[in-house]
Amino acid sequence: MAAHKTDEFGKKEQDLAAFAKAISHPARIAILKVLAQRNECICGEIVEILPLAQATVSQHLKALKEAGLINGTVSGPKSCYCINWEAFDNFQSSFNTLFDKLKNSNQKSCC
Amino acid sequence: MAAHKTDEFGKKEQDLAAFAKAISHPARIAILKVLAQRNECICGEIVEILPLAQATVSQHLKALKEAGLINGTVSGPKSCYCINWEAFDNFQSSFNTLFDKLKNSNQKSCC
DNA sequence: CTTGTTTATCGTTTTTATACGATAATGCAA
DNA sequence: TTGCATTATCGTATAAAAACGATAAACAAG
Repeated sequence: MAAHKTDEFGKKEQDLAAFAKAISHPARIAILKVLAQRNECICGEIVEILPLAQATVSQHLKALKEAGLINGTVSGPKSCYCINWEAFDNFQSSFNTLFDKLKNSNQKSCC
Repeated sequence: MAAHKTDEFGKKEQDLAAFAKAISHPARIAILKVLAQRNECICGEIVEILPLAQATVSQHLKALKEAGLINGTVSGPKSCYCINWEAFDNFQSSFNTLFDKLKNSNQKSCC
């Protein structure tokens, strides 16, 4: 009975929802904070900081990468991640566009 | 094997993640748009608009209500929903605070 | 070449989300 | 009171997310 009927919504709604889902887990927010602090992109240091197993952290990194929020390259045996600032700005402005559009109405809470 | 270890992260991360999760589904974004357009709070009209069953829409409305993004009151046999603008502003500023804090670093993408 | 380090992926388990039909509950109208 | 419309909840099924151990792959160093 087909869970997930997301196809039947507009592309904007889908993109925004996907973005939101990418940051809908505290671990992924924490990862973004770490990556933003240390501009020299980190890899296994994230595993040290987060209270999660290495495999789990790798999974979250993959999710963030697939959402386009971070870049990742392999450098030798290590992996180097960093924030994709361009996508990040798009992300933020998409959110604010949505919020502002919603607020264009008269903002009368009837209940 | 305990899925969900969210307790081990900071409260801010958790709150933000919860907010993001609330809008991480296109149906819920669509609901917010409908509610913002029609300031006279709607109820079953949302069911007409969305390509989802009544029970599913009710579930999404419940999720948005529990996240604090909308208010809901029963008026007779019908239910009246509308956006909680105060919570919505908090939501938006939380997001922008996070984004701006992240962008305080030098924004050098190393990979 | 072998060893050790680092990280991604696989397989699995548990939990949560999504979706819907059916039903219950609520109150309006006749 | 009886019926009708509206909506929330229950039960259930399927899919996705979250977490981890184990393993494989890639490479540096010896």
